[in-house]
Amino acid sequence: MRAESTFLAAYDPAGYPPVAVTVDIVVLTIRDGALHVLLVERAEHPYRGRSALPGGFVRDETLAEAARRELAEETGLCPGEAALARVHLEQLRTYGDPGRDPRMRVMSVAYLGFAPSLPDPRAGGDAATAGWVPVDEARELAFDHDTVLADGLERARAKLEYTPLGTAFLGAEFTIGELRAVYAAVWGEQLHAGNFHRKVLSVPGFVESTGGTTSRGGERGGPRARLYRAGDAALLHPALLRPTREEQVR
Amino acid sequence: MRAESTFLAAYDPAGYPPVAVTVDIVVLTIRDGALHVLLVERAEHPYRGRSALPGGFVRDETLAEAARRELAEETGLCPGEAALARVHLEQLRTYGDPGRDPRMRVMSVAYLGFAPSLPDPRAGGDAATAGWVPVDEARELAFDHDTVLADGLERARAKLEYTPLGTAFLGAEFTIGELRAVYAAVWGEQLHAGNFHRKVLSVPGFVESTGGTTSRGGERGGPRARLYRAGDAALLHPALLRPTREEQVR
DNA sequence: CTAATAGTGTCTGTAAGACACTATGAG
DNA sequence: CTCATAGTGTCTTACAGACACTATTAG
Repeated sequence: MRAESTFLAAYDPAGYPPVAVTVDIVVLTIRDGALHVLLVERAEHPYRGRSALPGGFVRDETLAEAARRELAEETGLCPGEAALARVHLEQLRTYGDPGRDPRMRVMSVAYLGFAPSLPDPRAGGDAATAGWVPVDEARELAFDHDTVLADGLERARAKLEYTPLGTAFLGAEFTIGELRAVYAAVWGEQLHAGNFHRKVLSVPGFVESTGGTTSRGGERGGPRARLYRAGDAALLHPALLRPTREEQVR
Repeated sequence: MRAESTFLAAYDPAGYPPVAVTVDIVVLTIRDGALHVLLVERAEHPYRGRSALPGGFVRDETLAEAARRELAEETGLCPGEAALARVHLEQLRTYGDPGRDPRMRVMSVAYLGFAPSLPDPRAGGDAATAGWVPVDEARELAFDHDTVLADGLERARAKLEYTPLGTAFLGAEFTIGELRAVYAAVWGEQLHAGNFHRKVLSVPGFVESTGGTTSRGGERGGPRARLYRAGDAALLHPALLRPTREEQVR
């Protein structure tokens, strides 16, 4: 019976090989219309010099707290900073295969984050070599982080379909055009401006009007756009489905 | 920089408080038209005598292997058995808040399983007190297992919408009516037989005909039903959405 | 026979996508 | 002026759900 071995092991942790628990975070943001991910460069072996997802050991805190603390450290943002609080963080998945870290058994609880535009992270914290990298260029990462990033990207693409979390990439006020740029960057496809506009406004609770408009038109002309903020919906109904992919069958 | 502390900790695990890693599994099945979950009774403190999700410590194996091994042990099915291989298992989420186990820091990687009808688990294994319990009656579980079960149920309900995994609750061959009963049990709602039938057949790759029919009609009459097996679709397109809930806004 | 179920036909409302069109404002 | 963008109108097609109906078989 499980309970028995649980009891024994609890008082004899040395009876099991040691396990370390870390959090690694896939933080995404939009820069220059392209999806970027926060990466750090490893200074020590293994994988010295390779890029990796930021992360670290879990202390006496919840997993979510550990993820947010790591995010603050790696971005150099102060824990009290408003920009940090606006980052959406959710648990992605846990990676714990033996051998994924050559030193010992390491369980990594991965978190996925959606961040509005943040400054370059060089300023503070202990992330001497952290930086935002376009996701297309984030390859050959340390450990199994290629897989973690791929899982995070797929989750992010799916989340935009049925939740309003696309707004987490933007400031408190935004235009429909900016929101469309988020979808285009995450999905990697252009979206029809007119249809997207009507669809977003037709989903109850997705966005609500602030009443204001941008102070001037777009860079290359056009009328001023109305401003919106995130609505109170937790889920989008109906959902904004990605342009049909036929690859659902294998 | 993270890499540095990672390096140090890796060679001094004693420098961190010990952490135990377990897998807990939420295995669901349909019995008598109702959704059931596999529970065990705890023989030792803490939570002695309370029901709990089956689970145990992770050994030198992948997390998925640990989950399948625990499932085999708790159900008393032999590892090579066909019924066991047909159980769909996927990672659900990791629970690791300090204090969730009063003895020490325990990270529990929860898995979610969809099982066809299995025999009562008393026969073998070390699960002396394991059994299938209707999910409505599974309350006040040990540790944070109420939350884990709730998360598993919500994931299961969502999975039936956009994946063909409802077929994992059935045998190799099944009727559309049996598949509808699965959806009704998991979603807790009656579904219109005619519309469900047409919809299932209209989704490419959801089910494929075997050409056969049941040997006799239903218990209370009716024609023989055609038999189907699971198709090759990994995702349902279009999805089978749950009857509209208005609670998506909060 | 009756009752229950399998499976089909048909209609209606909603939504997605294509496309056209007007209005606005930067350069 | 030119041109890009914001935002709206409209048409077609697809699908969800309601409902009606026929066919089949247990009891």
